[in-house]
Formats: sequence, structure tokens, C-alpha cells
Amino acid sequence: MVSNRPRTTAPHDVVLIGRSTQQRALVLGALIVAEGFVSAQALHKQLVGTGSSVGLSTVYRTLTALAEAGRADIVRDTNGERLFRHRPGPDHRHYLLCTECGLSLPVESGPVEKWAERVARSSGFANVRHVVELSGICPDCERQPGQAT
Amino acid sequence: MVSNRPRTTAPHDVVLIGRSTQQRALVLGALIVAEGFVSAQALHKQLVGTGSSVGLSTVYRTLTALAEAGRADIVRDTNGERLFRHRPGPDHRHYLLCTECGLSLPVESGPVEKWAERVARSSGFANVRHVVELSGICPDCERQPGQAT
DNA sequence: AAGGTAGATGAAAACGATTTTCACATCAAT
DNA sequence: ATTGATGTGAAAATCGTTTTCATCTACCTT
Ligand SMILES: [Mn+2]
Ligand SMILES: [Mn+2]
Ligand SMILES: [Zn+2]
Ligand SMILES: [Zn+2]
Repeated sequence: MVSNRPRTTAPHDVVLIGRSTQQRALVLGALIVAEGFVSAQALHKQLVGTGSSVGLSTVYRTLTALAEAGRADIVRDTNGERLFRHRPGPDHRHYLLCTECGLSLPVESGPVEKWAERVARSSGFANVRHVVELSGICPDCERQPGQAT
Repeated sequence: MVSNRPRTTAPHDVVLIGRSTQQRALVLGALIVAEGFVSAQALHKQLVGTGSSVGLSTVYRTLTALAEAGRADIVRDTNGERLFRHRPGPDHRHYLLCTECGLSLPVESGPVEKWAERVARSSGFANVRHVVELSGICPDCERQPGQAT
């Protein structure tokens, strides 16, 4: 039983999905820096803008893989576009998202978790998932309309 | 002040969005008969199959209008496809949806409504909406896998 | 019962996000 | 270094949905 821990270290953290490539490190790094929900396209534009050219397909593939590995959350905005957010810990959260400026506020979700579990148990359904998204206009945007990017 | 109530009656019910046309009656009728969540495309196929040819654009337009008028609920399935369901009353509900067969079960959502309202109030956000979707495998589908349409 | 017109329809094209293809590059184990 | 599995990316394909625009129609006014 020889130990075989990794020999290389990546900028932020080692990508734990498949091989460790430069592109995956870049995407993960950008996602972490983003500090909130971002679309694959926005992330791609930003990467290209910074000179770190990564293919759009690779951005999509990496984000999808991260989400499947539990390292990213996904929500859908009103247009059906998927927004990704880095999830540092293993904890599952819900956010209140400003539809004007994109600000996302983690909210206390205990009650809704308990409710979802109770409904799941009493229904007889198996493998019950839930999607809970709150959205509105944040105080800042409410005060100064039409200031968004 | 002369009263001007409608002079015609439609098969199921008068469509209360804009003009009353044959196509809208057909779409609404099909949506009601569907008895659950259906996609615009499925509804269109069914209408064409029954000989009642209605344009796909019209199906989309009608369903969107119904939803905006509060006469239909919309959920997004995992692929991002929109599913519509007729809403008879003015009450707002949430459903537990079987991802295998499409069965939808209305669930008791009092706690989640209260929670959403409390979060909205304490956040300072304006015009807060919520999307709450539960999905899983219904007992029947759990028992006999791969029986779906 | 016309006539006029804002509103509705539908076939086809446009859209836009995401996925797939496939030839080529590169990671990592030997 | 060799090598085979894996990842990459430009371009094309998908696919649900929206838009366009020429044509039609519901329905209000004469
Ligand atoms: Mn939750
Ligand atoms: Mn609700
Ligand atoms: Zn805001
Ligand atoms: Zn089922």
C-alpha cells in the first residue's frame, strides 16, 4: 500500500474531476473569484478577456462536471439560462437573488428543508429533490432603478 | 352604463386573454384535458394528431398568455423545457413531480409560503417571488422501472 | 348587414443556450 | 520517451422557444 498523493499543486486548489489541466484550473479559479452566480458564457468572456483563452465547450464541460461533483450549485434565471456558483463546503444552501444586479444573498433555509423532507416521506416518492429559488429586487436597485450592468 | 357581457359561449370556458379564437379554445381545452404538466410541443403534437391543426407558435403564445393571466402554472424539467399545467382556481400551489411518468401531486405548501414571506420581509428585497419544485420517482415507477411513455 | 382595423395566426427563419463532433493536443502511468 | 486514455476547441448540430411578416379574422363601428 504505497501512498500516492499528488505531486503537483495547482494555483487555487487541485481540480478533483478527472485529469488536472490548465483549463480546469482556470475555470475553477474564475468561478471562485466570481463570488456569486455566473453563467458559463460570462465566465468564458471574462477568461478570454483576461487573455486566458479557454474554449467555451470546455467551460461548459468543466462547470457541469463541478456541479456533478457537488462543487458547484446551479440555478436557472428567468430566461432559462443556467447560473453556476462555487460551493466551498458540502452544505446545501438557497439564495435570494436580485434580478436586477445579480446580488445573491444566502438565506436561512431550515424550515424549507424540513418541509421538503416531510413531503418526500409522506408521498412515498423515492429520491426526492428540491429546487427552491427566491428572487426579487434588492434595496439598492429598488432605490436607483436602471443602474445594472 | 350599458352592460356588455359576452354574447357567445365557448366549449369549455371563455378564454379570457384577448380575443376568443378557435385556436385558443383548442389549446386551453387540450391543456385542461391533459390533467397535469405538459410541454408546449407535446400539446401541439396531440392537437395535430387529433386533426385540430394549430400552429406551434400559437400554442406557445397561448400557453404563455395563460400563464401570465394566472391560468397556468409553469415548471422547468431537468432539461430546461417548460411544462404547463392548467390552474382552475386562483390559488397558488406547488407539486411533487415524478420525473419518470410525469405524475404530479399537489403538496401542502403552507410552511414554505410562510418561510418565503418571512425571508422576503427580513431581506428588504422588493417584489420577491419564489420557485419551489419537488421531484422524484413515484411509487409505481419505482416498482416497475422503464414503463414510461 | 357591411366595413374597417387592431389583434391573431402560422410557416419559415432567427435566436440563443447548450451539446456534439472529431481531429488534434496533452496528461500521467509505465 | 512511449503510449493510450483523456481533454480540448472550432465548428456544426441540437433543440426549445421567439420573431418575422404576409395573411386572416374577431369584433367594434357605422
Ligand atoms: Mn434545500
Ligand atoms: Mn408558493
Ligand atoms: Zn440589485
Ligand atoms: Zn411515476
